[in-house]
Amino acid sequence: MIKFSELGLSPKVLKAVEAAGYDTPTPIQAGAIPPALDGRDVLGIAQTGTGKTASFTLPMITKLARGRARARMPRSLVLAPTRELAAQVAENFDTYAEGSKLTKALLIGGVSFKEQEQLIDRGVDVLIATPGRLLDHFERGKLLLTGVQIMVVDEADRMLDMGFIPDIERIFELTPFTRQTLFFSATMAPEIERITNKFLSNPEKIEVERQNSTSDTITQVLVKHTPKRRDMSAKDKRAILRAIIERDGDECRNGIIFCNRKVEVDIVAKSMKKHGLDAAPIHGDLDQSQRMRTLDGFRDGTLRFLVASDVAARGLDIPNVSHVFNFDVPSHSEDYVHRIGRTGRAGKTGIAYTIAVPSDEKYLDGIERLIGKPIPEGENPWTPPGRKSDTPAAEEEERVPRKSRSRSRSRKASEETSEAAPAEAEAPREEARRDESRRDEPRRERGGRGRGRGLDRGPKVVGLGDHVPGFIEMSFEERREAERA
DNA sequence: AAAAAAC
Repeated sequence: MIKFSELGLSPKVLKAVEAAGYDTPTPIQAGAIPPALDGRDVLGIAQTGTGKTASFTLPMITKLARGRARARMPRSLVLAPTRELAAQVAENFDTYAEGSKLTKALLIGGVSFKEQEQLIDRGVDVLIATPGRLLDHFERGKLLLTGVQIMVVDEADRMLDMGFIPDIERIFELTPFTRQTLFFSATMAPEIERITNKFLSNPEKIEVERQNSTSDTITQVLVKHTPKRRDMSAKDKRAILRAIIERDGDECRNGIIFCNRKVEVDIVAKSMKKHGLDAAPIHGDLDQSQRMRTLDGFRDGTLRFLVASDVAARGLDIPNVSHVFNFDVPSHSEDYVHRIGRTGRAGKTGIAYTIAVPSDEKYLDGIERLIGKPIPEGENPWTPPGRKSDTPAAEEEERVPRKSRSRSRSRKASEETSEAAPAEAEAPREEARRDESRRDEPRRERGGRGRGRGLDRGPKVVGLGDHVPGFIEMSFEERREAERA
């Protein structure tokens, strides 16, 4: 088997790699490092978690050891789609450029320009950036890209998804055509193909095993739930989430909970905290310093649960995540692979729960088609409370009596009416709305709640009311049939 | 349908 020492890296870099505890390169590293050191363009088709980052940082550090940066003219450039990924690449340079006197600057949005400008002014060997902030600096005339010898595009397919391709093209045009280009993408979409044909010259193509399959170190579990009413699914899912966490006990050392929407991330994080779980949200609407703090806390173990949007789905390297929860089934099936790939890393084992309601069925189909196997169904540890709960004030909505989830499929809507909604009936969407409206209000919780009830609740429920349309009541199988029809 | 990224 090939060793790092055989790839042609400088002794200093090798020492740093060794110090980090590595001696055998991953396939993408073994494939990309030698041609990169030779000055060739590299086209790497690889997912995150394949050791991709080191496959460009190590040869870059080796090559940049000679020469010195001039003011405002970085010698190399790394572009990443999200701020966190850019920061992670920067950390990677710190790890492996130890003792190499390499200067770098991280140009990402959400933080002040000033510090970034000062670094650029002094001259940097490596510039690591998200496209928006990079162009912003450029437009302010603070930055020249004509000295770029090596340019890296990381996660190009995600850049495509995020609409960054025009920016990337523009940045390419600002750098000298004599530059060396290292280009990484998980897939070769037509648009990606076009870009690589245009900007890479005779690249060495390295393709590592496509990871649309999921790692064996991850145990996948599907937890299905059919809510009594569709508008209760979010609340039910929060209860299911807590029940799983409680059941798994110490085995659930920590976890990432993925939601599809930012508001849901906030709601779930808040609800978990309310129930005494150590959780914090991360998504793109939170300010950057908070995002960093939260992520750092989760990395160093001071935060147990990270509630995240897909900003944290890809690429983030957090070792030792024991649990991943798909609070929402991702609608893009690739995201499923990325999300659960946050656990079971570096040979460790992990468990990935996916909580699904009947309307997720079509997405589940897509996911199972992609990963080529069904997600094994596990037991739903949560039983809807049938009596008054003994937790005061905690989640009052859950004290509502519920009928059993087993029911006959031919039940009529009229029968529902008598049974479903007693006087203290459910206020649908209540919690979400409260969280939303309170965001900017200093109002005390009690006051807000009381007001909400006065308006929205009453002996008679507004809107759907007691009537539940038949399709909402359908089970997974029934639903599947209905959709086929 | 949403998330991410520039002020």
